[in-house]
Amino acid sequence: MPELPEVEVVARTIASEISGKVIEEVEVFWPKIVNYPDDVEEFKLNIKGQKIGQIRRTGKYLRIEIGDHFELVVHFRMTGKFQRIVKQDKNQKHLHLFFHFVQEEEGLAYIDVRKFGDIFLVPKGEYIRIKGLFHAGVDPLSKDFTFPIFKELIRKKNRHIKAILLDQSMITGLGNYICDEVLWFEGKKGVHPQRLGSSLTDTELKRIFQRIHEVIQESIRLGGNSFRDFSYGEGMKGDFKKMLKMYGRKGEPCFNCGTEIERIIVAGRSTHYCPKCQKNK
DNA sequence: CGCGAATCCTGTCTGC
DNA sequence: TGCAGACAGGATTCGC
Repeated sequence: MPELPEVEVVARTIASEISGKVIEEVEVFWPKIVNYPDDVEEFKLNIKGQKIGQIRRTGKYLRIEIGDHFELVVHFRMTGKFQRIVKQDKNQKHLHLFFHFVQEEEGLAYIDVRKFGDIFLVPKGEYIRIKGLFHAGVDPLSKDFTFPIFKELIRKKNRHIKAILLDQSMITGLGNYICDEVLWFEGKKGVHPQRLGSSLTDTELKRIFQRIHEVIQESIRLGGNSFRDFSYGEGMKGDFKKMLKMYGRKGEPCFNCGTEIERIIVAGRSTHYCPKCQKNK
């Protein structure tokens, strides 16, 4: 599931690969992926013949400049990804959009097994139609993500810390695996995912804040190493999996104390924690 | 304000 | 072995 680091890797990768290319046309095979505009023909028409500009990321959203006036905004949700494929492979499974480039055999494919992804074409910088982006909180890689702001956000909430971290209108980009990872600290007592934000100490908040940076940087580094076979938006393989200390390790020993990791549901999401290191006081 | 449930999808896992 | 049903999961919407 693409979270901030995966989308960041995709942004960096396709920036070097498709920036400056001219889109001859875009084919849409599953119109529901196109969230805005409502009219898919309008979507196609506004993209046709346009040049790809800068590629950026906000939270889990990928933003691609299209010509002088538009921006293509992509959210991969669970299983969405971009892949460079040649026109001949267009009939492959789960392909929902295909961008043709002028005088090139290889295009850009949007592939999404579960079809949860969303693609928007909006006037540059106008995000009112994209609720999650319009209401996006602070991005962990922006200079606005400081400890005082983080502390303020968490402390004023009487909600489970995991629910706060997952709330994209507070901090944007953290998903399920990152949240489980940042509440566990190497060699120290961690934070139970159901602790209330208002109950956390300065020390605990500082450690979570630091872990957010650590986990994101490490994920980007590993994602950056593994996009060779070009599965944009997929980071759950190889070295990446070895990095995970908690996520998906139900019943396996905690790396601090050897206690079996438990799996519970918090904020409606599967949540992994160590019952000994991360006590719910 | 905050929580739980339903929604959208399909590959994979579980149980008989 | 094969099939049916349960399940996962990001974000939004709705009801309490």
